[in-house]
Amino acid sequence: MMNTLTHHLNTAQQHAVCAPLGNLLVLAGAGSGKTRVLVHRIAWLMQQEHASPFSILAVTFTNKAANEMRTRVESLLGSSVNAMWLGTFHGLAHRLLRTHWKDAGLSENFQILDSSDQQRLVRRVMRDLNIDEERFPYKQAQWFINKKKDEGFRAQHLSAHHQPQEEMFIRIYAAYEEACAQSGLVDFAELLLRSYELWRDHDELRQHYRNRFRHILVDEFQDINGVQYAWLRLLAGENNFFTVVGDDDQLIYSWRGACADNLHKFKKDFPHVCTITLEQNYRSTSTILSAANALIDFNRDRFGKELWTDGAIGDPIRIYAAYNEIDEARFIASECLSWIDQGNTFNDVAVLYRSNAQSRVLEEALLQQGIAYRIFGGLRFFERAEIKDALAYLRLVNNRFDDTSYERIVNLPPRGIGNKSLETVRQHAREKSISLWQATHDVITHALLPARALTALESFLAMIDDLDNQTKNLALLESTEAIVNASGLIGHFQKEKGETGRTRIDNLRELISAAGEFNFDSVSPEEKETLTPITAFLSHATLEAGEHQADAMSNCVKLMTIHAAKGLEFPFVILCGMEEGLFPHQMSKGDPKGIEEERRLCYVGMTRAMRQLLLSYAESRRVYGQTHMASPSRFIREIPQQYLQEIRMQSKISRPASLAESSSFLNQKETSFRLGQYVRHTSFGDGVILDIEPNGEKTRVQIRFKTGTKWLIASLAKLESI
DNA sequence: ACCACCTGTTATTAT
DNA sequence: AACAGGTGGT
Repeated sequence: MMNTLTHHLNTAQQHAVCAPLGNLLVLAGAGSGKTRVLVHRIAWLMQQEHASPFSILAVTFTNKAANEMRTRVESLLGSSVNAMWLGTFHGLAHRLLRTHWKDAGLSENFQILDSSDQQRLVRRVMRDLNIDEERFPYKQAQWFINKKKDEGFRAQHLSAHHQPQEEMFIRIYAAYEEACAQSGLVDFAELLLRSYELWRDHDELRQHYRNRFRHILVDEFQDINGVQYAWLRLLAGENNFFTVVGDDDQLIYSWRGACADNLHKFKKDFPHVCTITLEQNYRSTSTILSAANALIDFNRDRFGKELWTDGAIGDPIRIYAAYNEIDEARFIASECLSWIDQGNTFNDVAVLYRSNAQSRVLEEALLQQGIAYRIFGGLRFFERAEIKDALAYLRLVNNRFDDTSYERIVNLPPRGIGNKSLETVRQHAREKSISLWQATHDVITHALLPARALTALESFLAMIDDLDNQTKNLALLESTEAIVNASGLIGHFQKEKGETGRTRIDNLRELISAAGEFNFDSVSPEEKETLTPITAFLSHATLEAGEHQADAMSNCVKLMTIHAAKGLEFPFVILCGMEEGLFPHQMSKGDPKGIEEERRLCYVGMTRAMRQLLLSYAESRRVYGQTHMASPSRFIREIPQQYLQEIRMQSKISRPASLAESSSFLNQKETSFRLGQYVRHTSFGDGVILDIEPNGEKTRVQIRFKTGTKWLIASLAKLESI
């Protein structure tokens, strides 16, 4: 069936958009019009199948993607679709829990913990349990808890199988759960797990939402984790129709529990799945696309999909070998300027990197050249310490049981409540199993501390209570302002020397105006019934930590991690830091699965580029304040030379002769070995190649055997391919 | 109790 | 290099 909605789509896209009601899996390669298909599918359902927006649930991963989808659907339909549930997994789970907080076993004004809040709390819990932090790093405990939650496990479900390490982590998990419950706190993973359990355990509720959401659409399906999958499955019934869109080659969140298997499982678990593959790429030049295809072909176990384009060949992918990271940044800045000279805009340029720490040097170079830029991700507005301090006041006023917020601000600014006093309060709270707030009251009534400390505690309690009374009937802007002013934070930061104090105060003022700008009206009518403006604002702050600043400035170069760039496209992409140990990251080396994920990440980065792609690496780089030498990323080597072009040194920096010699890796002879290849060694047995260091006759290969990982000289090792 | 200073640790990737 | 936590002086 053709109509105006679909006439500008290609055949495969049309099939996906107009597929009859049923379960639909769209395997959509990079740049093949994935979002377009989703948006049109929604419009199609409404126009042709007369689906009410009320019956549609559309899930994405990032707030950015959700906003874009809403905008595009609305412009396609020419009307607003407020009744449609469209958002991130976390956002929708949050909405669900606010509505059904009682059934979910939460307190009415529960607050959301971000990862640094969570870290503090895990730490506090561990201290309460007197756990040796040397043997059990709190970071690992936090990681353990989140991993288990992502898989759908509660502490009570877990057994350690006689492993002392595991046993301890389970104990911490259990204690952490208890602390969260007592303080009315919910972390990111908990949002998902809790809403899954809500539907699982309440038949009427599940049935209600099943009846309501007949059409469920999921973006980036390859990146969903165990709980998210289970959550979606609960909605699957006779009359529910799923459209899921994904690309196994773009799976980059397996460290968060995502698993390509979900794409396979979808076909098995959901009845009569119709699969459509989108392979025509509309984004990149054929050079960029062919290079990316060649790269991703190094991965095993792919669904197998070959993207093609009938677009222009375009320019070769350029490679710049920088002397160090400063040289690299300077070159990138000069590239931005010459891009402008060719009549383009800064807006077209994206500089992508593997880890946030790389942004600093880039920033300095761009600043020096006077190039407007914007960093996405990294430390975001609502994650700044001073903002979280102020928000902790708001949260405590809002919910006295929030121990995390209490701990944060009870003596900030210093008001004479020291560690000794606090320890008494903590211990009392622990013994009686009550919140720190209640414990403080007890400590005062029973006079368990010297008079001076009691007075300090008393005035702290009084201040919070007063603020509550004063702001009860005020609008969000006024109450935020009153709370920030009364907190004494501004005076505290004024004492801080240097520029930091000023910036912090500016940020606090910005927080007040953010509260003023926060549009409670944009909150869906359903949510308005269950949320107060202040709770809505606090949740917004945690769930969308500073997304709003993203679209603010338009004409500037964009800096972000490759993860953050997923789903976006830019005419000119610069992928920097293409070095072994950085990309692929050290943490992922040594595990073929890890390397494959890094390779997919590289694939995602490359396929963001429309017209121009530049790769750069530095031969030496400072890491933890120490200079390290690095060799170019294996991913550069995996791209066929025909698509590449090395850029000559332009910089005035004199480079050591030895480095100049070795820099032209493109001239190095290819070895006959491939990463991931399985080989047999006469004495070590069978193994898999993890790494290759090309060096002519002395080329070394790293191989993981059953007995361990070894570096061998390829020409001497007598390796047999198997 | 508070502040300044010192020391050891530490960074994938993100909702 | 940056930061958090601990130590010692006030």
